[in-house]
Amino acid sequence: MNLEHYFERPIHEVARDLLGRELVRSVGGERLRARIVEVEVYEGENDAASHARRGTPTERTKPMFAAPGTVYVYTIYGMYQCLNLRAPSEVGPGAVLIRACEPLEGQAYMAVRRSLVESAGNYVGGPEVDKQLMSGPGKLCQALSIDTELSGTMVGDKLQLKQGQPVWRDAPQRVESTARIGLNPDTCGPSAKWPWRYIIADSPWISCGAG
DNA sequence: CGTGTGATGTCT
DNA sequence: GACATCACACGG
Repeated sequence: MNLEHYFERPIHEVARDLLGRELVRSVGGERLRARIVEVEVYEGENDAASHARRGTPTERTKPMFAAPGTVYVYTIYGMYQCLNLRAPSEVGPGAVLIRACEPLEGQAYMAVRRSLVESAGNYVGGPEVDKQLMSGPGKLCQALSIDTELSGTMVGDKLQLKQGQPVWRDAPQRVESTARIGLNPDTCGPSAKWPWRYIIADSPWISCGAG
């Protein structure tokens, strides 16, 4: 997939376009592949829920201000990582949080990374287990072995993006938008209600109890 | 099923 | 102290 200009578009357009695309990661000779089914947009000073809400970068958040296509990984609640892809917003900074994926390849290794099985040989497939692999931003980072060392790298370097099935182009009626997950209305104000979460609505792989 | 809580990095 | 999370314990 030609990534040269892919992320150089308004961030909400990029977010919708990412649905159905595929993330590919190779670690330790394992090939891990997953389809993006749920994303959220975070912008800048207009967006009280964004790490970039102060309008100036910090050491952690500078990928949100960097070149389109930069990977931004941060630690949440001290224990989990969240994967974001930088795309430009009207106010400058911005990133698309990848919230859930459908596992396509390497599920046995994902299950090991998620501590759902002790070894890949013990993995037995099936929806019960597979839905636990990537149905949340922290889970998918664990499954794909994504940590903050990837933050600041470019998409196409340590994490690949493949064409997959572009749902927004081919079946836009399958795309829905909702309020973003987990925001505190008291601290985020009106932005807590903005419909900046984009999902493949009929996918059983999205987070928050769907499917 | 639901609700509560503990783990704990980075920023305010 | 707040938080863009998750897993586990416990009660009905």
